[in-house]
Amino acid sequence: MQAKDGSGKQSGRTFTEAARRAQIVEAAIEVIAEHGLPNASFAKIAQEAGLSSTGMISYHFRGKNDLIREVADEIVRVSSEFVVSKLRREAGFTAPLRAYFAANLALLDEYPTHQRALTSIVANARPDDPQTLGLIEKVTEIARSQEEWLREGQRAGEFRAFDPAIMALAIRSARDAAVARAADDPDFDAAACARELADLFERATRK
Amino acid sequence: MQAKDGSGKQSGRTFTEAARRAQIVEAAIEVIAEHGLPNASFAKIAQEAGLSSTGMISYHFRGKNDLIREVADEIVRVSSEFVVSKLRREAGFTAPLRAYFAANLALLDEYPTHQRALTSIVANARPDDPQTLGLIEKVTEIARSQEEWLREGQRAGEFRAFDPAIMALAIRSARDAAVARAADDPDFDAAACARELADLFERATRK
Amino acid sequence: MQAKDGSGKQSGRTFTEAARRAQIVEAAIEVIAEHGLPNASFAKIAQEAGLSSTGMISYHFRGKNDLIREVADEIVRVSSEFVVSKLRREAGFTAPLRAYFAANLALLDEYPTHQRALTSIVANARPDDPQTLGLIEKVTEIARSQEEWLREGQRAGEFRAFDPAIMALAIRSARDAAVARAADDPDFDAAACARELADLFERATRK
Amino acid sequence: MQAKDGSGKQSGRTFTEAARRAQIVEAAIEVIAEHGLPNASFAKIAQEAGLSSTGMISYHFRGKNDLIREVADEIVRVSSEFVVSKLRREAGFTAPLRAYFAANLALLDEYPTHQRALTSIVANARPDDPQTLGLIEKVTEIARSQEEWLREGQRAGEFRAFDPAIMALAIRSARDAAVARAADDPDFDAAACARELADLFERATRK
DNA sequence: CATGAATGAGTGTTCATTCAT
DNA sequence: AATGAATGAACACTCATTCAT
Repeated sequence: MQAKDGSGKQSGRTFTEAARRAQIVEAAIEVIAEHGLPNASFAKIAQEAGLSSTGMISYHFRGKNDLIREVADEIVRVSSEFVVSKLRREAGFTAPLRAYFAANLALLDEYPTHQRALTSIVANARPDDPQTLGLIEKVTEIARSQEEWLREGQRAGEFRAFDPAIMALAIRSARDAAVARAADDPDFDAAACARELADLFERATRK
Repeated sequence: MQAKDGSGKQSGRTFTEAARRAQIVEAAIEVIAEHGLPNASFAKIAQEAGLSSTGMISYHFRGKNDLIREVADEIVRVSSEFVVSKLRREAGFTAPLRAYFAANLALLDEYPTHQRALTSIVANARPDDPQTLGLIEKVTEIARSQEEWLREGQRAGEFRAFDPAIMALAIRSARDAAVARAADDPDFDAAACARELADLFERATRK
Repeated sequence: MQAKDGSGKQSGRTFTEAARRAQIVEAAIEVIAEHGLPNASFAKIAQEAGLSSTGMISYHFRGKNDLIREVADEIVRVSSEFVVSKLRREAGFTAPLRAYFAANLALLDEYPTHQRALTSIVANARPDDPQTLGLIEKVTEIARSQEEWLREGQRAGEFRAFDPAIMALAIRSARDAAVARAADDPDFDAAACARELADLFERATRK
Repeated sequence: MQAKDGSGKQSGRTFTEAARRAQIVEAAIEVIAEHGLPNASFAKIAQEAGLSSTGMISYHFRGKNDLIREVADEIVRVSSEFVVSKLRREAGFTAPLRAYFAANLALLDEYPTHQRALTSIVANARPDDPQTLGLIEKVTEIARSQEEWLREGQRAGEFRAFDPAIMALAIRSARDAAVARAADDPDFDAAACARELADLFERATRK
C-alpha cells in the first residue's frame, strides 16, 4: 500500500498512473454533469471511462471523497485559469467587472459540462464533511479576493460605500445563476446576459 | 388502498391520517435539511419521526417521489404565504423591493430548516424527472410574476430600461445566496444583508 | 374472537358475512386469473372487491391459505356441477366421453376466468402444504371416479385392456391443456377441439 | 460492467465467472423445484449455493429475470439434448412415438428436479412479460416440429386424418402430466407408464 | 361488524470498498 | 499496475397479518 496523499499534488506518481487518474476524473465530470453527484456511481463512471471494473477507481483513488475532491479541484483549476487569463488584461474597475461576467459565461463554450458538474458537487457538499473543507476554502479564497478588489475600488473612489462581502455575494450568485441557466437552456443568450449583468452591477457599485 | 392523490387536497383522508402525513413531512424536512436529499433515506426519516419502520412511510405515501413532492409543496406554501403577507402591505416600487429581501431573510427565523431542505431538493431535481415538473412550474410562475412587476415599474417610469428576466434572475439568486449563507452561518447579520441588497438593487433598477 | 372454521361450511355465519365472503372470493378469482396466484395480493383483491382495506379480508378469512382454499373449492364446485349436469344425461361409454370434452370446453363460455385461476392455484400448490391437501383430495377423488368408469367400460367389454389410471391421466391432461389453450387464445376453436379429443380417446380406448 | 448478454453465449466471460453462474443456476433449479418459482427468493438461492449474500447473484446476473431465463434455457437445453439423442436413432413413425415417452420419462432419472422447476417456471410465466417470450418461442417451436412430424406421418399413409395441432397438444400434455406425476410419486412406474402412453397414442394415430 | 393504522419481515437491487491474484 | 470476484450494508417498497377502536 503506497502513500497516496490525494492532495492533488502529483508527487510519487508514475506517468501512467497520472494518466489513468486524469481519465477517470474526466469521466466522472461527464457522469456527474449528466446524472448529478448522488447518481454518479462508480459503475457509471467506470463505464464512461471504458474501464472494466469499479475496482480500478478504488485502486487509483482512496475513496469516493478523494475522487470528487479531485474532480472539483480540476474544474475550479481550469475554470479560474480561463477566467483569470481574461481578467488579467483588464485595467481599472469597470472593465474587469464586465470581463468577469463575459469570461464566466464564455466558459460554457469551452467546458460545457464542467459547470453543471461543479454545481451538483457544491449543492451536495455537506458543510460538516471534512472533504468539503478544501472546496470551501477555495471558494472563500476567491470570495476574499473579490472583496479585496471591491474594497480597492472603494479606496480609489470609483465605488460607492457598500458592504463588499454582500456585493461579492450578489455578484457571484448572479454569475452562478446565469451560468446554470445558460447550461440548461441552449436558447439562452449568454453574451447578452453578461452585458446586462455588467450594466446592473456597474450601476449598483458606482458612486 | 383509498384514494391518496398526493396533490395536497385532503379529500378522503382521516384526521389521524392527515396528522401522520404532516408528521412525516415535518420529519422529512428536518432530515433533508441536515443530510441533504440524496442521503435522506426512509430509515432516517422514520427514526426522526419516531416511527418503528420505514413501511409506515410507504403506507402513507405512494412512494419517495410522492413524499418529497409533498415536502416541497409544504415548504413553498408556508414560505410564499409568509413572504406574500409581508409584501401585500407595501405600495410603489421601492418599498416592495426592500420588503422582499427583508421578508425572505426573516423567513429563517420562522422556519430555520425549510430553506436548506428546499435548496437541496431543487439542486437535486433532475429536469427530466416527471415529478419535478410541478416544482419547476411553481418556480417559473414566481419568476414570471417578478418579471411582470419589474416591467410594470418600467412602464410607470420608476425603473430604467433593463431586461426584466435577467434582473429577476439576479434578484432571486441574491436572495437564495443570502438565505443559504444565513442558514449556514449563525453570526451572519441577515437584517443588514437585506438592507444592503435592497440598496444594491434599488440603484441597479432606478433611472 | 368468534370461531371461524374455514371449512367451507357456513355454520354460524350471518347472511351479510356470507355475502362478504362470497364477494371477496369472486374478486379473488378475477385477480388470480389476471395476475396469477403469486401476484394476487390482498391489496389487489380488496381493490377489485371495492373494499377499503386489506384488513377486511383478514377479518373474514383466517389467512391467505383459507381464502385461496375457498376460491379453489368454489371453482371446483361450480365447474363440476356444470360438467356433471351435462354428463348425467349421457348413457353408454362413448357418449359420456364425447360429452366430457364438450362440457369442459363449454365451461369457458360460462366461467371464463375460473379455469385460469384454478390452473394458477394448482400449479403453485406445494404438495407438502397442509392446505393443499383438500384440493388434492378432491382432484384424486375425481380421478378415481374416472378410473372406475373406465374400468366399468372394460368389464362391459366396450374398452380394451389398458391401465385405467394412465388413461384417466391422459384424458384429464388433454382436457386441462385444451382448456388452458382455449382460455389464452380467443381464436381457438374449442368445439372442434372437443370433437378431435373425443375421436382421439375413442380410438385409444376401444377394442 | 462487462458485456453480460445472458443469451447463453459465453463471450467475454472468465472461467471462474462461468463456473459461478453455473453454480448459481444449479442452485436456483433446486430451490425452484422445491419451493416453486414465486418462493424462490435470492436469499434461498444464495443459501443453497453457499453464497454469503444475495448481492452475489445480482453481481453475476443482470436481474432475477436474467437468472430464471438462464435457468429455463439450461433445463430446456439438457432435456431436449437428452431426448433428441434418443429419438435420432429411431426410424419410421411408431418407434419414435414410443421412444418419445420412454426418453421423457427416463429424463427424471437423469435430472430429477429439472422438470419440476421448469413446470413451475412455465406455470408462472405471464404471457405479457417480455422475458417470457423466449421460452414461449422455444416451446412453440418444439410444438411445430411435432406437428410437422405428425403431418409427415399422415402424408406417408401411416397416420389417420386428425388435426395435428390437437394431437400434438394431447401428446405433450400426457407427457407433462406423466412426468409431473413421476416426479412427485417415487412409487410411480415410469417405464410402464411410458409403454401405456405409447400404446394409447399408437392406437389414436393409426389408420 | 367493520375499519384503518400499524407492524416487521422480506423482496430484488445498487452501492463503495476490499483483496487475492 | 491492474483485475475481477466478493462483501455486506443500505436502499425503497410490498407483503400478510394484527389490533384498538
